[in-house]
Amino acid sequence: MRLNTTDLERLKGSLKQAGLKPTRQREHVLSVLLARRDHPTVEEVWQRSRTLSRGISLATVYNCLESFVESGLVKQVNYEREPTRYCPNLRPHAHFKDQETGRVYDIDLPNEVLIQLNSILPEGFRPEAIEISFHGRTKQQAS
Amino acid sequence: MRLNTTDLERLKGSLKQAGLKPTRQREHVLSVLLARRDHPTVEEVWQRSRTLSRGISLATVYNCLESFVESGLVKQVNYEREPTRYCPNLRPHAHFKDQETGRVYDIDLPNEVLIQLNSILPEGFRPEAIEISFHGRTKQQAS
DNA sequence: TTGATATTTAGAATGATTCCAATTCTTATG
DNA sequence: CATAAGAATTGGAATCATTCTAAATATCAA
Ligand SMILES: [Mn+2]
Ligand SMILES: [Mn+2]
Ligand SMILES: [Zn+2]
Ligand SMILES: [Zn+2]
Repeated sequence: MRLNTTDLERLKGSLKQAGLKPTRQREHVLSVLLARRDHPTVEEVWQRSRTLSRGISLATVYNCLESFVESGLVKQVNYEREPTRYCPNLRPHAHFKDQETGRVYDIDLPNEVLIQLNSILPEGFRPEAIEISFHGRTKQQAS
Repeated sequence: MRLNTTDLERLKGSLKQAGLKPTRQREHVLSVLLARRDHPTVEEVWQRSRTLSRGISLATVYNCLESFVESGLVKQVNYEREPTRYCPNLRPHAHFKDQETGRVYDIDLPNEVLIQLNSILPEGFRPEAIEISFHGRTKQQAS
């Protein structure tokens, strides 16, 4: 859970590269996201950040995550109108939500699938993003 | 916008078949959804229902739409955390949201695409539903 | 027709998120 | 290193889609 100096520097690099000032809170929130890639909600990120020495406010967790999304460091994941979840996986991927455990898994998207998906759009439709969400059950704790 | 007797009877049939009592309000809300398949929000369905003689409450619009969803007559469509939209198209289809106009279009899903999508899931993942949402721009008013 | 059950309704409550204004940081500059 | 301007953090208030409540109405099988 604690970052070594190398990881911390790399993380600061990510923030700077994204045009964000590397504050103590941002470093911590980002490290929380990278530590367990289980698509936590804001509330969950906040809980996991309580270990931070002087604490962190819920508003700041919202602000950090928002700035990460704007700068492309993380993506939001929504299921219906449940609290938004956050995902640091930048590869093209879909999500699968196990409706029994509530866990959300990453599903890698092969390029051929993306191509086939774009091919179903009528003439003149220019997609900028696509979101693919499964939900169902899973027999094993894969991925 | 007004239903003829034949349509009304068919609509009552749908409700009864779904195990729902065919009330004046449900008939009206469903007819509103079927009249313009443009994925209206609750608020929009409510506006379009003001023509109903004795009016209809917002709570009832929520209730009607919820009962339609539960009985499988309509589907919900969510984009981020915007107000939920409602769709009476029961064929397998994706959605495309034009970010300039806000309009949401239906995109038919060929069976081969569904099959390919299921094939990307790891062993043991049993999907019960899949949601596919594009957003971007569109050059023409197709669909 | 009538009673049991379901639906409708206005308004209150909820809860995730956003907004606000005051305080504290960060960092460029001298 | 000191300073100042802009950026980030913060607690609490505000927003707003949605859900809940409990009282009034409507539906329908018997
Ligand atoms: Mn977007
Ligand atoms: Mn579902
Ligand atoms: Zn993910
Ligand atoms: Zn649709």
